Amino acid sequence: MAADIRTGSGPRDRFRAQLRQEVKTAALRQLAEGGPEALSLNAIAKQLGMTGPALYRYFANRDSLLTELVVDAYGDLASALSRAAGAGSADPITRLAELVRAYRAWALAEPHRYRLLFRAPLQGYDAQSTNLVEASQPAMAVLLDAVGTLAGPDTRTPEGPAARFTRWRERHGFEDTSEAVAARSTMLWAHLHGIVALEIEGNFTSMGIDPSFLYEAEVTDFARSL
Amino acid sequence: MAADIRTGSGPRDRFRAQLRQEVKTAALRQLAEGGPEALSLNAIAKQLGMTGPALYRYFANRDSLLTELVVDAYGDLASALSRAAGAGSADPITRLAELVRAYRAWALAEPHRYRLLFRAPLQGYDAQSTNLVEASQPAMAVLLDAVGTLAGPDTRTPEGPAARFTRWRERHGFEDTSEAVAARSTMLWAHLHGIVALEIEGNFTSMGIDPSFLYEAEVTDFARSL
DNA sequence: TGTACATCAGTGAACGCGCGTTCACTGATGTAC
DNA sequence: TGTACATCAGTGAACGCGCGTTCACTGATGTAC
Repeated sequence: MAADIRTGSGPRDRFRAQLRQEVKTAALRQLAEGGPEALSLNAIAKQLGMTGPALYRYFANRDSLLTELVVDAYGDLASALSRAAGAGSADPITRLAELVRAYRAWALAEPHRYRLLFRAPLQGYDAQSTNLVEASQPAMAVLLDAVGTLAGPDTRTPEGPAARFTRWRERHGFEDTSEAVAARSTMLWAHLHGIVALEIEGNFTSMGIDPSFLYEAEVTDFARSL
Repeated sequence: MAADIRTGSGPRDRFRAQLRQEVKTAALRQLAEGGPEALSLNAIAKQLGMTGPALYRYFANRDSLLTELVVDAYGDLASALSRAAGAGSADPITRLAELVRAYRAWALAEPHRYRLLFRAPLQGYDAQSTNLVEASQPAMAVLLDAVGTLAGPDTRTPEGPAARFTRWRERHGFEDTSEAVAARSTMLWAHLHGIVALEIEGNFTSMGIDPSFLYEAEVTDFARSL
C-alpha cells in the first residue's frame, strides 16, 4: 500500500502535486488552531471533502506529512531571513537588525510553524531517514553570514576553548565560518529564541510586558560587544 | 459529583493528601515519558492500581490536576533558585552565576516540568480561576533580587522608555524594583530561557554543540554590561 | 479514431485502541449516642 | 462498650468520541496499439 512518492510531470502528476499542497495547507490550518498534537489525518481529509484513507495515496503516514511540514517551514524561514538580510541598507548593523526583526516577525506570524521547528518532536514521532538538521542549514547559514560580515575577519573567540565548533562546522559544511562567528551566532540565535519563545507562548502578555524593546536591545548589545 | 477539595486534618484526610500526592507523582512520571499531551487520568489510575473514575474523588478533572502540577513546579523552581542564590559566596556576581547554573540544572533535571511552565497551555486547557502568573512570582522575585543586588541602586534604564515596566511592577507587587532592574532581569531571563529551551528540546545535541559555555558567557556578559 | 487494457484515486467497512467523564451502586470506615 | 447511622472510596458499566491504519473494492482516467 505504501504511497509511492513518485515525481513525474504528466497531467496526473500535476493534480497529485496540487492535492499534496492542499493537504499541507489544511494541516497547517489545523496546527494553527489546535496545537501540534491536533494534526489528524482524518480531520484533514474531512476538511478536503475526502475520507481518511485517501490521504495514504499522498503521504506514507502521519509522520511523513509532519516531516514535510517541518522541512517546508525551515525553507520558508530561511528565505524570510535572507530576504531581510539582503534588502535595504548596506550597513551591516542595520542588516543584522533587519534579520532580527524578520526572525521575530516570522515566528509571530506563524507561531505553530515556529514551534514545529524548535520544539522536540512529539512523542511517538520518528523522523526516520530525513535529516532535519540538514533542512535547518540554510536558515543557519543566513545568520552565520550576517554575523560574519559584521564581525569581519575577527578571530577572537568570545569565551571558552576555540575548538568548540570545529566538529560542527566540518559536519555541516560551515568550514568557512570562524569559531568566533559560530559562537557569536549561536549565542545570538539562543537569545532570539528565548524572547520569541516566551512571546509566542504568551508569557510576556500574561505578565503585561511588551517585549519589543528586547529585540532592539539584542542588536545594540551585539554591536556594543564588537 | 464535583470533587470537594476540602482540607481537613482527620485521619481520613491524611490518606487523602497522601493519595493526591501519589497521583501527582504518577502524573509527572507520565509527563516525563510521553510529553504533555500524554497525561491520561485512566493511565494514572491504572498505574496506582485503581480505575479511572476513582481519581475524581481527588481532582475535579484533568485540567485541575494539570494546574496543580504547574503551581507545584513554580514553587519547586523558586526554591531551587533561592537556595542557589542564597548559598555560598557573598560576591553578587558569583551568586548570580550560581543562580544561572541552578536555573539550567533544574530544567535539565526535569524538562517535562520546565515545559509545563513555559509552554503555552495545551489546546483545550482552561486555567480557570487559578492565576498562574501569580504562582510564578516567587521565582521571578528571586531573579529580580539577585539582579537588583548586583546592579545596586542603578537607575539607568538600559533601553527604551522607562515606563515599560511600571504597570507590571504595580500589578505584581514588585514596586521596590527599579525599571532598570526589571528590564535587565527580563532580558536575562529571556536569554536563559532561550538556551535552556533549545537545550532541552535537543537542538544543540542534534547539531553537535555543547551549550555549557553559553550559560557562562551569559554571566560574564552581564557583568561586563554593568 | 476507436478499442482494450493498465493505472490509480477514492470509498466504506473494519480493527484495535484510548480518551474524559457520568452514574448507580457496594462495601468499608469513621462518628454519635 | 456497643449499636445505628452517615460518610466516603472505589468499582464496573456505559456514553460518545476520536485516532491511525489496512483492506478489498468501484469507477474514472490515462496509455498503447
